[in-house]
Amino acid sequence: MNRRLSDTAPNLPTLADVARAAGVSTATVSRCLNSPALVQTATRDRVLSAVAALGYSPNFGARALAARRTGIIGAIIPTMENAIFARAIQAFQEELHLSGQTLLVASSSYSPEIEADQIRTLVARGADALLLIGHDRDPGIYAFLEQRGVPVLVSWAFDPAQARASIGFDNRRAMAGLAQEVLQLGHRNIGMISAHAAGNDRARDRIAGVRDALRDHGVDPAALDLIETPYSIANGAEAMARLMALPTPPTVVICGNDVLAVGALQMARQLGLDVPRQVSITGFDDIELATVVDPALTTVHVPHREMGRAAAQLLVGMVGGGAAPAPVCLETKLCFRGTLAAPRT
Amino acid sequence: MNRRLSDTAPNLPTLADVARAAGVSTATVSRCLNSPALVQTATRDRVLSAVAALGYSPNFGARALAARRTGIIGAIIPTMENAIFARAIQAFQEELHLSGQTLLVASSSYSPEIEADQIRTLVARGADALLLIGHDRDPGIYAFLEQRGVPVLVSWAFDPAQARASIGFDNRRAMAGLAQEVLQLGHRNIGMISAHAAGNDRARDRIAGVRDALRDHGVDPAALDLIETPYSIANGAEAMARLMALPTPPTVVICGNDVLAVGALQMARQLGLDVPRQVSITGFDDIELATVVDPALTTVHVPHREMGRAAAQLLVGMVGGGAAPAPVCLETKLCFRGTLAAPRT
DNA sequence: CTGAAAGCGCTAACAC
DNA sequence: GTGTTAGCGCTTTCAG
Repeated sequence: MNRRLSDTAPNLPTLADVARAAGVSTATVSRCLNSPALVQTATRDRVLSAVAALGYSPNFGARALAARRTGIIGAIIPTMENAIFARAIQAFQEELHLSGQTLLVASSSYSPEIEADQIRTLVARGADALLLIGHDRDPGIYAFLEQRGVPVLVSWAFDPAQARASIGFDNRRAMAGLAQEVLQLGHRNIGMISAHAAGNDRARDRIAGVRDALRDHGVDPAALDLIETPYSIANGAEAMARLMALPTPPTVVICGNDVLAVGALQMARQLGLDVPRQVSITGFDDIELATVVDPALTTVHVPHREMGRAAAQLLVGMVGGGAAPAPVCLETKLCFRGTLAAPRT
Repeated sequence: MNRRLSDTAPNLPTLADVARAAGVSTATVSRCLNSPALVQTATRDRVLSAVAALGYSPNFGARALAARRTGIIGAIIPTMENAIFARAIQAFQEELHLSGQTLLVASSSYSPEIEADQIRTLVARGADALLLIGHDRDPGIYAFLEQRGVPVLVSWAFDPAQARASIGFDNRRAMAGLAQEVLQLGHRNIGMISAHAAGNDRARDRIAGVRDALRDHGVDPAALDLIETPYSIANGAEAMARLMALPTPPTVVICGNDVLAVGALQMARQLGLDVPRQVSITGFDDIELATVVDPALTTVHVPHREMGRAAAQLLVGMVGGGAAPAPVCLETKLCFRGTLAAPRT
């Protein structure tokens, strides 16, 4: 009558049951499961048969409590709804799986408040370490994670000014490279559609990159027609309509990512504008969408899979108590496809 | 010297520390955190300030061990790389979050073995319940989950013959509806590109749906030109090329999902075939991709968000020890867009 | 190489 | 409404 398991809860075998069945101590069973090398083969076989016979598998809570780690790695991405983060997360997950870790993903819907909440949630759910997107967030969050001893890896951004562990690419330089090409083609009247720069260092850096290129070509960076809007195809289309309604519409629209660019492309078609003859459009990311549209999108290729895979390896190392690794900067690549051409003369 | 925390592990405040600081028992602190209503306001305030002052947050393992639940709900989807499951999973996650649960996602890469492995992993990571896609899997897996007392909800499929809890739609009837329209338009020479039917009840049902419609129209179901290939744009394109190389190429290609259809569309363009004049193409799912391509894809709309949201509610109810709910069948809807027309006469 | 035993931090009876 | 206390099931020192 000391039992307080509810009737529905199954009474699962415990380590002690296995130990009894195999005629060894619980310590030995534990060792068989966690560091088999430390146990004699004969004993091990006996224990493992007992495990199999009883259908035993370890209790997660007990293990987490005693071992002080869960094997869970958390990741918070802005959204799961489009492909921007999907490929990287998939690779991240596959790589984690190889190290016996499990991924716990949450999404923030691009909201700093939700993100902060999710970070606390993941830590409360036992995440041993966290993968985050971008550096920009309340310093209190970093303090919290440090206090809890949860290692963090920032991805999608490379900023040597930030000391913390990170793996990403230079958003600013990458976008500047693309903008250089645009200017080289002769465009001077340039529109840009970006995500909101506040709280989004990737977006901010990409805008800065475009302005860098303008400056290099003696164009006033302030002349950039910039519209900020949340990432979505519909918003890209809407922003495009606004740009093309300007007194002197741009001859090229540089988009902060491929999703916005596809929206812009859709709107151009709808407005009867020939791309790239009447207006050029560029994207950023090189997700699958970029090659599916017609004409295919000129964009910046980001090594998403590589980033995800490498992030997993770094993070696993950090959980092991390793020192924080130096920031890693991956290379991006310009992809010239059908949506960019010289302006009409 | 009894301490065995490593130097790197932070020494976090525990429930007992908070209790001491607030001058109450640990039970009271626990109540404040879990069922605040049971504690007097004054006491609660005192406790909560102590919590804040110490920066306390509960230890996950201990809580899971004592409470016998983790608040983690697992989901295993075939892939995160394309949008098929993204929208549903996003909605699922948002809804779980409202109930204070956290989503743990894994992907199986459409492999039954990996899926089985992931199921065991998620259970080992303390998942309180599981969301799976489709009914088809080794019965041993269901037995395992039952033994462990982990409730399962199957989604994406509706099969009254299966007793277990599920929420989905009738893949067979939905696809039959689309095929009826195709036949009505006069098509008789029909090609189909599907995922491998083995181990994939959704794919199998969709194929069966097409055959149902053929039979209804007095066409021999065996005459269907069927190619099975994994879901991807590239595979869709490749399959399309093979179909169009047939001695009598089909006048319409019915695809098992939008991803394959977009690939088929791309190949048609590449082959210089006018869609839908020379060949019609249809998809299934109605993901964003479907409206981005030109012409936009005729497809079957699946209420992904609704399914995700409802799945979360059902699953949360099941964790509470509720009885298994009856299978839920959602409605799909045909979307007629640009890729389907009558065959050339 | 194996066993004994001391916790890990929290929850939930149960008693007051 | 609050306190006492017995576990939850496992890991890991330490002794042998």
